[in-house]
Amino acid sequence: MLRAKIQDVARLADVSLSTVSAVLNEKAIVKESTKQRVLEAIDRLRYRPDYYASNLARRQTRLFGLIVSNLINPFFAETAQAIETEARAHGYEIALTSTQFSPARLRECVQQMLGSRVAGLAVMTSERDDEAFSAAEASGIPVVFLDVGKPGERATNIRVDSRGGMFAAVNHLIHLGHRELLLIRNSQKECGPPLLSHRLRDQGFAAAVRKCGIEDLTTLTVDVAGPGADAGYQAIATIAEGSTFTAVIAITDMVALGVYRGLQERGLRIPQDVSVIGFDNTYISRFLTPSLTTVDIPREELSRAVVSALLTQDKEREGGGQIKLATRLIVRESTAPPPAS
Amino acid sequence: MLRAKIQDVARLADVSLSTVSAVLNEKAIVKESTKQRVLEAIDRLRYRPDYYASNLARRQTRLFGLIVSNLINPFFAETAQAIETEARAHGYEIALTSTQFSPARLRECVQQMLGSRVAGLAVMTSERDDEAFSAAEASGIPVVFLDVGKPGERATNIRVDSRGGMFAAVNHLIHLGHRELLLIRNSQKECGPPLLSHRLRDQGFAAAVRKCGIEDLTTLTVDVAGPGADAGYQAIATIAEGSTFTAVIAITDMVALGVYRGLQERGLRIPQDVSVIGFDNTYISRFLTPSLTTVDIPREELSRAVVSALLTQDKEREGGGQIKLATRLIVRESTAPPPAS
DNA sequence: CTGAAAGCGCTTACAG
DNA sequence: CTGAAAGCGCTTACAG
Repeated sequence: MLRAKIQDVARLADVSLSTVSAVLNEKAIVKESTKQRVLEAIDRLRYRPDYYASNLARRQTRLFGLIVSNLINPFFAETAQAIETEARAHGYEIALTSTQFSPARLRECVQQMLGSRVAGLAVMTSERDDEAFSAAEASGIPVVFLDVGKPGERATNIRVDSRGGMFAAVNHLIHLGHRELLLIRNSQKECGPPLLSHRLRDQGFAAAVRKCGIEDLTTLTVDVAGPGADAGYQAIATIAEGSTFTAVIAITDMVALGVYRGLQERGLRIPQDVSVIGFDNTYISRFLTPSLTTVDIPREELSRAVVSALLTQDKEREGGGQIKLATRLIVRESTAPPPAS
Repeated sequence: MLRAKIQDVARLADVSLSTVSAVLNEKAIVKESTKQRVLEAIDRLRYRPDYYASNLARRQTRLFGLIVSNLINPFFAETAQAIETEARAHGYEIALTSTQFSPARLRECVQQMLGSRVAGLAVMTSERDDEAFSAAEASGIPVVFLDVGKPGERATNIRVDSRGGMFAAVNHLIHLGHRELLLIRNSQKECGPPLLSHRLRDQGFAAAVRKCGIEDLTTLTVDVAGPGADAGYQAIATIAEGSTFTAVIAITDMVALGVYRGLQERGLRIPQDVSVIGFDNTYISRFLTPSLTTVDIPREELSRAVVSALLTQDKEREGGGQIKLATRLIVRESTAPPPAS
C-alpha cells in the first residue's frame, strides 16, 4: 500500500499542488468550497504530508532539540516535561534524546540534532564532552547548556544555584544543632570526570562548611557508584560502624531514598537519630515517610528560561548569556535537632 | 553562517557526490586515500548530512516511533528506556513522544509519527482513541499496542497479564488471612473512559475475589482523580473512619507511595496494621520502608516483544498477533498477616 | 485566489 | 572504484 502524496490529493480534489499546500499550512487564503474539497480528498486518501519532504523544502523547522542524561531520573523526566509544555506554548515541538551518561552518545546526539536542523538545542546532561559542546556552539543555532560549565562564546548557560542550595541545607542543619555531617555523592559508571552539577553541590557544601564559623564541625564525604537509590543505600550499608554523623546530605533525592532505606536497616530513625536532606525536590520526596527536606530547583522558571533562550535570535545573544536560577530549601519532616548526646 | 552541504565536501575533496555519499553511508568500497580526503573535508567543513534530505531520498528510515502517556510515571520511563536500548541493538533509533493522557494529543502523535515515516510504531498509552488506532493500523507499517484493547486486523497486541498479577496479589493476601480488602484506583483528568490497563487490573481483582471461595471476604473500591501518589494519599486521607480494611491493593506503585503516606498520617503501621501491595515494580518500590510488595511487569521481555514485533514484516503478521506477558508477584515487607482482631 | 516551475540536499541506479 | 543524472515529496516565489 502506497502512501498518498500531495499530487494524489491535488488530482482528486482537482486543484494544483500549491492549493493543497496552502490548505495544509494555512498560509494563503483558500476559497471555502475549494478548501472543503481538498480536505475531503486528504481525508479520503488518509494523506499525511511527508515530514522529510516538507522540512527539506522549508527553510527551517519548528523543532527544539533536548538532550538529557537519563529519563529514569525523575528530575530529568520532570524537567523535560516542563520544557516540552513551555515549548508547545510557543509552537515548537521537542525532539528528546537521552545519553545514558555516555559522552560518546552525547556527541552522537548533538550531531543527530544538528542533522535534524533543530531551531535550537538544549543540553541538560550530567556528563560533558568538549567536542560535542563546540559542535553545538559552532552550529550557529541558539544553544542552551544547563549547568554544564564554560559559558562559551555564543551559548547561554543556565546555572542552578546549587551552591546557594547547599548553603541553605548546611545552615539549616547547623542551626538545628548538628555538628557531624555526612555528604553522600553518587557517580554513574563510565562517566569520566564527576558530573558538574554534583561538583557544584560539592563545592557548595565545602564552602558552606568553611564559612559557617563553627569550630567543632565534622564532615565526612562518601562516594558510591551506581544509580541514585542503590548508591545511597550502599553508602549507608557500608559505612564503618565507628563513623559518627547526625545528619546526611544526599546529592539527589534518589540518593536520599536509598539513604532512608539504609538507615532504617541499621535501626536508625529519621529524624530522631539522623536528619536527612535531599536535592531536586522530585515528585516523590513529599510522599516519603518522613517527608524529605530537600533543595528545590524551580522547574517552571527553568523551563521558561530554556525556551526563552532558545527563542532568542542570534544578534541578541552575542557573547553568550548566563542565567542564574535560585534554589530554595524546602523544610519537611526529615530534619530535626540531633539526638541529645 | 551556512551549513556545508555534500556538494561542498565533494568539491573540497575533489570527488563526486556519490563518492562522498558512499563514504558517509559505508555502502560502496572507496579507496582508502580517497576516503581520507573526504573525511578530512567533512571534518574541515563540519559537515553533517541533512537528515530530511537523506531520509527523503532513501526509501525508508531506521526509526521506530514510541508513544507513551507520560514520562513522569516511572513505569513509562523505565519501559521507554528498555525499548530504546533494545531497538538500538537492532540498529534502530526511537522517536519518543508523550500524550499527557490526552486522546487528542494521541491522534496528533500518531499522525506525526506516520509523517516521520517510522518503520514501526508502538503505542503504549493508558488512554485510547479509535481514530488514532485505525490511522496507525491503516498505515501499513508494523504497529504494536500495549494493553490497548482490540487486537485489530494487522496490529500486534501485547497484553500484560494484569489479571494474573491481581489474582496473585489477592491470593497472597487471602492466604495471609486478610478478609477486608481495599482497592485504590486513580484516573487522570480529562482522560475520558478509564484506562484499559487499569480496567484489566480491576477486572482481575473482581474475578480473583469471586473465585477465591472465601465467603466472608469484604472488598471496597475507591477511585480518586489525579497523579498517582496524590491519588493514593487522598484515597486514604478521605476514606470514612468507619470503613475497615486490613489490606490495600494500589493500582500502581505510585498510588501505593501515596497510600504509605496516608496510612502513616492516620497512625496505621505497614504491615502490622495494614498490608499494602503495589503494581509495576518500579525502581523505587524496593527502597521504600517497608519495601513494597508489588506485581512485576517484565521490562526486558516486554521490550524484546515490542521490538521483535516491530521488526516483523507484513506478510508474517497477517491477522495481527497477540502476545501475552506474564506478571509476577514480588513479595517484600509490606504484606503480613492482618492484626489479630 | 490558482497554476507551472524551480529548488530544498540528499541517495541510488546506471554508465563508465 | 567514480561521475552525471534522475528523483524523493514537498514549499515557495512568481506569473497569471
